[in-house]
Amino acid sequence: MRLRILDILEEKGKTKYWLYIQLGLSYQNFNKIVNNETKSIKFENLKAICDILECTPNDLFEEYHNK
Amino acid sequence: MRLRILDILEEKGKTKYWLYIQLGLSYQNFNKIVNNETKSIKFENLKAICDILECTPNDLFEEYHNK
DNA sequence: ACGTGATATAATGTATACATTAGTTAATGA
DNA sequence: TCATTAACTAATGTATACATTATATCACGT
Repeated sequence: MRLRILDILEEKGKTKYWLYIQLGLSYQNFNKIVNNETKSIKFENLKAICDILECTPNDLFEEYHNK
Repeated sequence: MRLRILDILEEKGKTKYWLYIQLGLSYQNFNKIVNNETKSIKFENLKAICDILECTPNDLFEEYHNK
């Protein structure tokens, strides 16, 4: 379940740093999420990422983003 | 981010127990997920639930299931 | 020269998902 | 009577998300 965060950031012309500031997570853990080095995610963070990137969970997940 | 697992099970005429057996998680942790007592979820379990219930993450999450 | 955007790594601690083991209760069918 | 479906609870341990603190590098604008 790869997260397409970097792809979506690129589509929107925004930087990782921008999302990091918006989210308010520590950079360490933010970086792991964005670089797909995590095996799970808190619902509140998934929701926050969707809110900020103006998308839905399906858009974020590699295997569902075209469904 | 409430999970609509029980709603989807009811729509499909399946029991909690059926999903529990399909998933292979411990009943303790399965029950917490289904009863929305967890704050996060492993991607592999989210994927497995979607596979078994033949749905997408958006269908599972209360605030995205009509999007 | 200095602040800030942008990106990254390392160490340590806490919260929590999930596993394991061990029970309980009740309905149903062989 | 006994196995199976169906549902639930408690105790203990491990894996991992996330926080905190501390670094570092490089570009860019003032």
